[in-house]
Amino acid sequence: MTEERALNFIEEIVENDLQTGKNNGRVHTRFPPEPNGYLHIGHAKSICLNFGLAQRYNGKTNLRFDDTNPVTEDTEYVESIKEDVRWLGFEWANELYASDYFDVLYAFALNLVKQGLAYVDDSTPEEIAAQKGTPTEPGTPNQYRSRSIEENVQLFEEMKAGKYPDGAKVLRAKVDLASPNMHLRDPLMYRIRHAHHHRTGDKWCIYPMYDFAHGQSDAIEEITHSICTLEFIPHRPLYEWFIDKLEIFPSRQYEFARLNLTYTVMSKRKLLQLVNEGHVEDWDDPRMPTISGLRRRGYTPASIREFCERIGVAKRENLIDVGLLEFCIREDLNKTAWRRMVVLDPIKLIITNYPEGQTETLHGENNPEVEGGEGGRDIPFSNELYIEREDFMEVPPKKFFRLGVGLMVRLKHAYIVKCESFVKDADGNVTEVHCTYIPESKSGNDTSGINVKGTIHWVSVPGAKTAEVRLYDRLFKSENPAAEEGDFKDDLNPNSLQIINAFVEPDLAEALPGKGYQFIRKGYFTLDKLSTDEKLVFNRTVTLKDGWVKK
RNA sequence: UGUCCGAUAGUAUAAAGGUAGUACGACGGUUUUUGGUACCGUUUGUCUUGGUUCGAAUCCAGGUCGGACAACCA
Repeated sequence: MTEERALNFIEEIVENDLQTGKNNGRVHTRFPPEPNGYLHIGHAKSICLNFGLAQRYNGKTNLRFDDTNPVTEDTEYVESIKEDVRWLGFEWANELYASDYFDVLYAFALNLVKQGLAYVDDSTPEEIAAQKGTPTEPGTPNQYRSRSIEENVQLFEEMKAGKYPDGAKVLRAKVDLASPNMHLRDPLMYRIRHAHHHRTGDKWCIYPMYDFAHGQSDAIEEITHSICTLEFIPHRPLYEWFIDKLEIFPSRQYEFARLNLTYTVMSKRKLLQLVNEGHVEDWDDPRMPTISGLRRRGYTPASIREFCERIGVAKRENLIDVGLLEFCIREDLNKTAWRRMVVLDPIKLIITNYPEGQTETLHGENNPEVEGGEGGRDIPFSNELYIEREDFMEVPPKKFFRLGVGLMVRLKHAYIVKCESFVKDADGNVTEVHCTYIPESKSGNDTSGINVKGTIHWVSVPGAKTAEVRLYDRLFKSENPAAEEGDFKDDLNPNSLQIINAFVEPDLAEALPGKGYQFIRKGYFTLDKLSTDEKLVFNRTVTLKDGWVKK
């Protein structure tokens, strides 16, 4: 059951269509990526919108690859896109390709040529651009615009037959060279490209442009609501012009504002640059805003869907605080992640009154958020432990609820200890903290009557395992790197990745791939794909919210 | 000096002429064997100038600001 929420403007349109009986009450959307890159969180917004609409109104959603440009596209991307959509939790009604429609599209084009609404133009790209005029000046027709229908039919057939080299000719719609909308100034429909297509092979040497493929594909599939981003608004009159002249199914286009996130970039071009120039490991680098990156980082599908739900859908430009995404993953993982103890930056804690060589096995629940704790695990304990360096201070300030000489804390799942002294090395760094423990304060049956403010995590030196832990920070230094002057890469955060070695409790050797773990007091982590039995590697998904501010 | 889209707390997003609300954030508190979680509280907003109206975030007009559009990309 979804929570009560105000409708967004697209849902209002759909409900209105449903009420007026449009499309016989049918709702059919599509998610139409071009297979030339990996999906990112911005696509997730579109996926949640399109699939969510169909779910809500009992409709269907097609997955359609907009593969009309053979030189940039590849099956590698097709596969990753399918994987990502499925991972997000959606199932498409049909897997379709614009390239499946090349024959129909060609027939549509011939139809327009025969109506005198399209013509073959021999001009160079530069000439065409010049003849289009400017936003304030109308375009000017050239001699090709008045070619006869017969000549156009023959030329277009010859284009298809491969008689001309790349760039020699294009097919253009004859709309209005004086339109204030630049997209109506005789837009290109087909260009010549003697290139191998990942699906149609070498069958074609002419390929339709976006404007003569997308809307037509929508019509062929009888898409009722074709949802795209704001930059396509000027294309809509052309979208409708083709539907009108071709007398095909009247799909309608609606536009919403794309997602922007603070401290990252969202354009495929920029993400590709980060990969190609080695600023990140790959498309699935955990710092990337790609779906595969977020997955590797430890984000769950539910958290991303929740995020998309919370950001809403509107037409105004936006820049969402990445803190909201972090809130969503914390909210999810808090309920599902198993708690474990890991020391990231160790110093030793010696319990002077606990017999050297003695060990005992303590118990810790897996998840305190769930009734019964979801079971638990054994934790070895001894007189020699690792604790976090930041949990001890030589000169503790007021309200420092951790260790300092004379202060007491509880060791999570274990005993209360009192700090008696500490040891420094030659450089003045603290290396050991010496404590005494209170035997009757054992977790679970504490009869000591002592209350302490702080509880800290620890790992027993005997039994401790090591792991590589990768700590991530924002990829860019400024909130909106795309808006910065100059090269956006100058804004890259040089400290976005920190790799450390940590001591982890032994149970973590059994960590499951894909599962979220909370390293108590430190954050949420998950096994990286590079992790092996010999060498554990964890990614930090997100830190815990930290209410402690040093004065 | 064109056409189109937009403007509500710090960030997002509601209110369809009738109480400006919600979430995240921030701040404060309660609980707590995670300075987490949970719970409670506080905080800040309708771009501007006019008009219509008993009443305007909402309708109208002008202005301001932001964005998109002149790829053989999508």
